[in-house]
Amino acid sequence: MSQVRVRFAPSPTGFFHIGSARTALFNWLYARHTGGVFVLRIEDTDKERNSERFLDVIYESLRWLGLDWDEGPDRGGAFGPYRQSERSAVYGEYLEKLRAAGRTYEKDGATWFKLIGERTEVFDDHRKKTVTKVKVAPTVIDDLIRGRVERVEDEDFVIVRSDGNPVFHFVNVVDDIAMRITHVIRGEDHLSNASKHVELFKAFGAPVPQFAHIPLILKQNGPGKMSKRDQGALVEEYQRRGFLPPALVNFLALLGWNPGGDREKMPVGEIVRLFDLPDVNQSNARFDERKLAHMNMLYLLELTPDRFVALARDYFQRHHPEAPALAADPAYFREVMLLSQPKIRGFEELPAYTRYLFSDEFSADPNVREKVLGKGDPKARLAELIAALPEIDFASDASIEAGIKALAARHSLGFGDYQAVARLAISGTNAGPGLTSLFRVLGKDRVGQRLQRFA
RNA sequence: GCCCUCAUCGUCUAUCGGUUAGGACAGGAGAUUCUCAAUCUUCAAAGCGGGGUUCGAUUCCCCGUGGGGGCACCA
Repeated sequence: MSQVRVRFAPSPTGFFHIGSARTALFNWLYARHTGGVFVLRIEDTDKERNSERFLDVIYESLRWLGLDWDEGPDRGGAFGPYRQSERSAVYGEYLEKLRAAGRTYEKDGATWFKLIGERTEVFDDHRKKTVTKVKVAPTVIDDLIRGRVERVEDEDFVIVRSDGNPVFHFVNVVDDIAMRITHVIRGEDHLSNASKHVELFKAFGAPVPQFAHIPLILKQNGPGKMSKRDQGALVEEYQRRGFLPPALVNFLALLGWNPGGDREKMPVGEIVRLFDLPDVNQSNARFDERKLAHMNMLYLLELTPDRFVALARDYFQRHHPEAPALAADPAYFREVMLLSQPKIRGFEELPAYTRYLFSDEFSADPNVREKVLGKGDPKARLAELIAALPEIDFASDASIEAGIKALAARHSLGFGDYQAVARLAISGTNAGPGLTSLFRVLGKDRVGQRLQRFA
């Protein structure tokens, strides 16, 4: 059997949709699984746009996700060029083939593809115009995911517009032929178009590739598929929010595919090994950001300390360049990040989660304040703690804990009686890393100042 | 309106005729703990409706209903 060749063919619109990302991912997975070739083809026939910059959006998103391509505009390959805007010679050549075969005609200045069969004029009341219907046998689309799909393509369609530009259906098929694409893996929204494409392949006398129409991703809330404007629709959003690419890839792979059994979190190599087209679901999937957040946390948890700290710094630099965290001593930054790693679900939580550790300017959360101060005699505990502070050994979490417990024991109380109010005083909140760790990292002086300030 | 397509917990899904219908996220309760998370235990939660086929249907077929997509000189 010949080598699998798949392609991902985005248009440079300036956005990289999450649905496109999954289509790219499934193509990439199939190529890597089969030892095939993953082609990146840019469908930029839509002229007057600054495609150069928009192209970068595509490159960057794919690279960020870790989806590398074997042939493409920047890498070359035996079947280039890989941008449709540079392929007009190829389209002219193929158009000529169709003309020679008598499968085209001109009407209203455009070139139409001619179906073969008996023709009748019919008034279409939905479109409110007279159309020419052609009596043709149903087109069969053999789909690796959907099975056998039949559809009647009974109207001629434009392949070259009156302005001379070929349309999507035409260039798409021509390029798939010219680039020797063996498997067309794309969204289900193209299933209805597939009959046009199959008819074109047949008219060219070219082998019809295997089709695999994958289910669509539906928006989180409300009806319809996810579109540009929806929350969480763009890959750059996840990038900006500091999601880990392997987590997003793992999550995306599971939207419409699973390896059977109860396996979910898998290294990408494992996904590559297990992925296959017939295992892809047929029903659309709703995007669930909460599950993605959970997946992200799992990946965050397993990062080595060095890696976590490096990525955290990178996140701050890219998205919060003014954050005081970046001005802090690197060793201190590291300490704080390592306290945070097991607590957060994503890097985007970091600035708020660690703010009080990098700045003395923070205010107590009113709700927390009310809650903490309303229980027992926190002010008394605070005073006791301040008084005892000099004798507490800040060498380690354990020594701090021992110190506070000794204090508590003297008053026949427990560690917990001091914890809440002390935390409120030094952080302004009731959530965060362990109190003893906070004490140690902040140091006795700053802890003392903050306790005094609050008292 | 026409055409294509899909249908299991709120969500993502397992099951390829016989299961107490399993897992994960989210939710509830509890345990642990210096808070919050994490973790562990636990609870609640599903076969869209109606017909067939079959000894037996979530699973196969048909109809309906509902969802999604497509019907351009957009891609």
